[in-house]
Amino acid sequence: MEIRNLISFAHVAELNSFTKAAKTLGYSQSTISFQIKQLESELDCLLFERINNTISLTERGAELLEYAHKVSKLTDDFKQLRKSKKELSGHLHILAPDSVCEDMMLHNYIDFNRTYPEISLKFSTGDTLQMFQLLSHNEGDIMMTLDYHIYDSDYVIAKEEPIKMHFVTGASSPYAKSSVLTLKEICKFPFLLTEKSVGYRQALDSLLAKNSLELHPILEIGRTDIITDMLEAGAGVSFLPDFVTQEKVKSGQLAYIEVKDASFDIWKQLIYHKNKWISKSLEALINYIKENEFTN
Amino acid sequence: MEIRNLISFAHVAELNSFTKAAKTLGYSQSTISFQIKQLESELDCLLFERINNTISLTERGAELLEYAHKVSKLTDDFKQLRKSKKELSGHLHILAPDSVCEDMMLHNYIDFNRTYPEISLKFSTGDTLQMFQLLSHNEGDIMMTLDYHIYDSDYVIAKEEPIKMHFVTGASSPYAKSSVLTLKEICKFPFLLTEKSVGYRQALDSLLAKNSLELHPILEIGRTDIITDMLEAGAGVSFLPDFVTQEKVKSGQLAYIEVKDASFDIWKQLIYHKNKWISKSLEALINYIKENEFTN
DNA sequence: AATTGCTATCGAAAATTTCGATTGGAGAAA
DNA sequence: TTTCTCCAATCGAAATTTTCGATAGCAATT
Repeated sequence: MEIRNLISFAHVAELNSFTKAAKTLGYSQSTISFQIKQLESELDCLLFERINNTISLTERGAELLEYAHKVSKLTDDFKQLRKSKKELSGHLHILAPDSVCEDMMLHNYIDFNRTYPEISLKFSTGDTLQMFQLLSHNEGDIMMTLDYHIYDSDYVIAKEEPIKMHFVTGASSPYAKSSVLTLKEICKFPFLLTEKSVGYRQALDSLLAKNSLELHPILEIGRTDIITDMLEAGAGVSFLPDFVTQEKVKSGQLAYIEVKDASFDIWKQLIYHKNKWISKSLEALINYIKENEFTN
Repeated sequence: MEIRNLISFAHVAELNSFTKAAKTLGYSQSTISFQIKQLESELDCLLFERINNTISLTERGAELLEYAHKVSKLTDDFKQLRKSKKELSGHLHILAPDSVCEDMMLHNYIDFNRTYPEISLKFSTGDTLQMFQLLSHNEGDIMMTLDYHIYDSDYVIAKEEPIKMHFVTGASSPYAKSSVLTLKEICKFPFLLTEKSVGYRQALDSLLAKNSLELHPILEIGRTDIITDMLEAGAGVSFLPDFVTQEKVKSGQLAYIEVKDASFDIWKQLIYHKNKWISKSLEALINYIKENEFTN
């Protein structure tokens, strides 16, 4: 049963005229005739008696009319809802490494929430592989990575930038005074690092492996805020992305350690699946992240 | 928007699978694909995200799902209603001359009402022309006539029988003693008659006119019960159909007057419009009248 | 007698709906 | 690894449907 036909039927019943209903609805009269006939054959009953050029609703017609009115109202309501529906609302699910989540929480979350109070956010963390797994099953709307440079034609890179990685230590720690070091030298230092699954940790490990070096961290923990706190307290050295340490370096609590021959190709990327339906809300979030989580 | 499509959509959303929904609903999978695509294009939005061979409802889809559920429920209810609806109920409108109405009220109405308590009846009276007018505008479901023999290809004669007309008077009135009379003789008698618009009154008038006779009633009134009461009281003579006087003649309150050369072609007919939708109720009424208002 | 207003109907054009077969991708099993 | 299964998309063909304009037939009105 076509909703269109029900609406036509309701109009016909209302106006008691095929012709008037046709004019109202912008159909030809023969179409209305056809539509009613169609309903009659679907329901196997007569909806209107046609006697003497005038029509009158049968009992069956009256029954259908009630239903048609209800469906019609429901349809109007639905259309209304679709129009009036706040575009910027709903739930969005962000996948990001711990450190990026921290950063977003600290710097952007409250402002985003103030700007889009109807959009609720959910964060899931994990290493790049885990997050990719989630993203590929549509468990998560967008993903931020901090890892090697990703390209996959099934995914859209909304934004990306290279990340500066630094060896870093507490400003007052003994390691802060050292001049330019070599990779081999720094390997001996007591390291506080993220787990091996984290992208830039892997990059560090593989660079060392290439030089036949190895490193023995005294602490492995995902929470970069804890690492920086401990560095500040003089606990050792670490290897962290720019944006994690930036502030504390600026304010003199942490200090970079220069290391010769240590170059890393680490990228921050904002990624979503190419089949993802970009709602207005998701679009807003993507733009927000593009503007606030990247340096330009 | 096809209700069919909404129902398919609801199933797909429920089962989270095009293929399963197709199997459940007896469509091919490509049809479901097509139906969903169709809805998406009608609503100009994505209802499901297709990522990695699995689908997941978008927000727009969730909105539509609510609507689809409501429509689906409404449709089920309607179908249910149609099935369970008492067939023998409703309102029927009978057109009949005063005297027939009287007769039906007296003899059949209570029984009919007991047999079909859900069917309510409405009676309208009038002369044959007026009733035809009403019937031709579908103001009235069936018509009983007591008149010349009617045939019209736009109408269905459900049943008919010739009616015996009698000159009649009170049993104790002086007119009762007369032997066989001529038309000319009876014309002098004080007549109590129905109005000129009543079919058999017209038949009488035209028969007299043919014989260049005229008649001067002392009373003209539609209510045949009043006429018979007055005849009984000895008020004069009348010309009435068999079924009106039958009882009182049998019980000796009225008596027939034989009149030479007085033959009348009067019929009782049950008529409805050929385009009339015969509901179960109307069918029941027609059958009831056929059985109870006709002599066989 | 002509005009108007109503619905039904016909034929043609356009559109839609449905299906089966096939493709291409993902995941599980061997 | 390869193979097998399952999933949705897509294509082309066939069938069906939808729509319209033109026209007819009928009743009421002018």
